[in-house]
Amino acid sequence: MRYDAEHKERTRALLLKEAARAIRAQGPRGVSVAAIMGKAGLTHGGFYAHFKSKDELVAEAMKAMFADIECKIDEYTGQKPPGEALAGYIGFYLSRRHRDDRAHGCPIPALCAEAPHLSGAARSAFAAGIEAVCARMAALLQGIGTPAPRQAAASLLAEMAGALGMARAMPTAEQSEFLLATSRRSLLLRFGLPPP
Amino acid sequence: MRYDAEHKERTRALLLKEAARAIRAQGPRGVSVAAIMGKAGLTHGGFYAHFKSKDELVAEAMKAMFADIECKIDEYTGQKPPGEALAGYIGFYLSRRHRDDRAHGCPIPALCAEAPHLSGAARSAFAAGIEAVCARMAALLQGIGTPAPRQAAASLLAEMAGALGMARAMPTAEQSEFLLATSRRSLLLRFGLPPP
DNA sequence: CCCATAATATGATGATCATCATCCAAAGAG
DNA sequence: CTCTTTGGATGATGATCATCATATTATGGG
Repeated sequence: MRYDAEHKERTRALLLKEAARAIRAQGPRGVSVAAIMGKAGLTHGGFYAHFKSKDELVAEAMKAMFADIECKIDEYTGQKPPGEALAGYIGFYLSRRHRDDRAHGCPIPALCAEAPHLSGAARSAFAAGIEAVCARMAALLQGIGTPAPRQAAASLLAEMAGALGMARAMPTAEQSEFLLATSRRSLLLRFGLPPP
Repeated sequence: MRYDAEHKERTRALLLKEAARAIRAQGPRGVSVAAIMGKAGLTHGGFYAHFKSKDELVAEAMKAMFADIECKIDEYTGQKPPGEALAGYIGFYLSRRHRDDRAHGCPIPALCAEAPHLSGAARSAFAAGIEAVCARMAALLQGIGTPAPRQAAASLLAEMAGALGMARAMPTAEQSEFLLATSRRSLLLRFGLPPP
C-alpha cells in the first residue's frame, strides 16, 4: 500500500503521541508495543518500520512529552505578568484536573521513579526535561524578584511533583484533596503570591 | 524436609524482607516471584506455600517496608529534642546515602508512581504508610511550635519526596547534589532549624 | 528404627511480550 | 496498463512470567 509522501511521518507522530500518553498513564513497563500499535489502529508487526526498539520509542516519547509540556507551560504563562503566571501554574499543577489526567500531565511525578530503569537515552531526555521545566519556573520566580531563583525553582518543583504524586496515591478524595490544597497554599504563601 | 517449628515462619519473614528490598529497588513490575525466591536461596515453586499470589506478597511487603521505616524514624528521632530530630531527619532524607540506597530507603519516592497500578490491599498499605510518616513529621513540627503542623508536615514530606525522587533521576552528580542541597537548605530555613 | 508429615524442589502450563522474517496490496512511475 | 516500491499485516520465535500439580526428602513422633 503505497501512501502519500508524509504518511509514514504522520504515522510515526501518531505512535509517539499514543506512546507519550500510555507511558505516562501506565509506566513504560505497563505498556506493550502491541498496545501502542493497537491504539494507533495498526497491528504490532509494523512497529519496527518506525522504531529500532521499544527503548527507542520510549526515549522519543519522553522527548515528545516534555516538548509538549514545555509548550503548554509557555502558553499557560505566556502573556501574563510573572506573579499571576506562576500562581496560575501552581494552581493548575496541584489541581484535581491535573491529578486525574496522568496521561497528559507533567511527566515528572508520573515517571520519576522509573528513571533508573530507563535506557540511557530516555533517562537523559527525562533529566533534560526536568531542567527545562525548572528553568521556566526560575524565570518566573526571577520575574517576581525571588532571590536565588534557580534554587527556589528546584524547591518549588520538588514540592509540586511530590505533592501531586502523593495526591495521586491517596485512596480517598479527602486525603488527596488535602495534600493538593495544602501544598497549593504553602507554595503561594512561600513565594508571596495571592491566594485564589 | 521437616524442619523445626518456626522454620516456615522464618522463611516467610525472609521472603518479605527480600521482597521489600527488591520492590523498592526495581518496582513491583521489575521483580519476579522467581527472583525473590532465588534471593532467599529457594526455588520458585515453593512460593505459593507462603503467599496466595504475587499481589499478596507485594501488599505484605508494603506493610513490612513502612513498619521498618517508621521504626527507623522513631529510632532516629527518638531521644533528641524535636528541632534537632527534625533537622537530622531532613538531613538524612536528603543525603547521598539515602539517594543511593533505594532498596532500604523511604518507599514514598520509590513507589509513588506505581500506586495506581497496585492491588487494592497494597495501595491501602501505601496510603496508610504515607499517613503514618506524615503523622511523625507533624508531631516533630508541633514540638517546635510550627503552626498547623499537619499541613506543614504534608508540605515538608512532599518536598522531601519530590526532591529525592528527582535527585535520583539526575544523571550527573552535580545536578543531583544540587537538588538535595537546595531542598535541604530550603526546608531547614523554612522551619527555622539550624543549618548543619 | 521406621513412617507420616510438612517444607521445598521439579517441571509443566498457559499467558504475555519484544522482535523479526516474510508476505500482501495499493499507489505512483513509466 | 504494468511493474516496482513500500507501508503495513501475518505469523513465528524465544524469552519471561505467574501459577499450580506433583515429587522429594529430612525430620520428629511413635
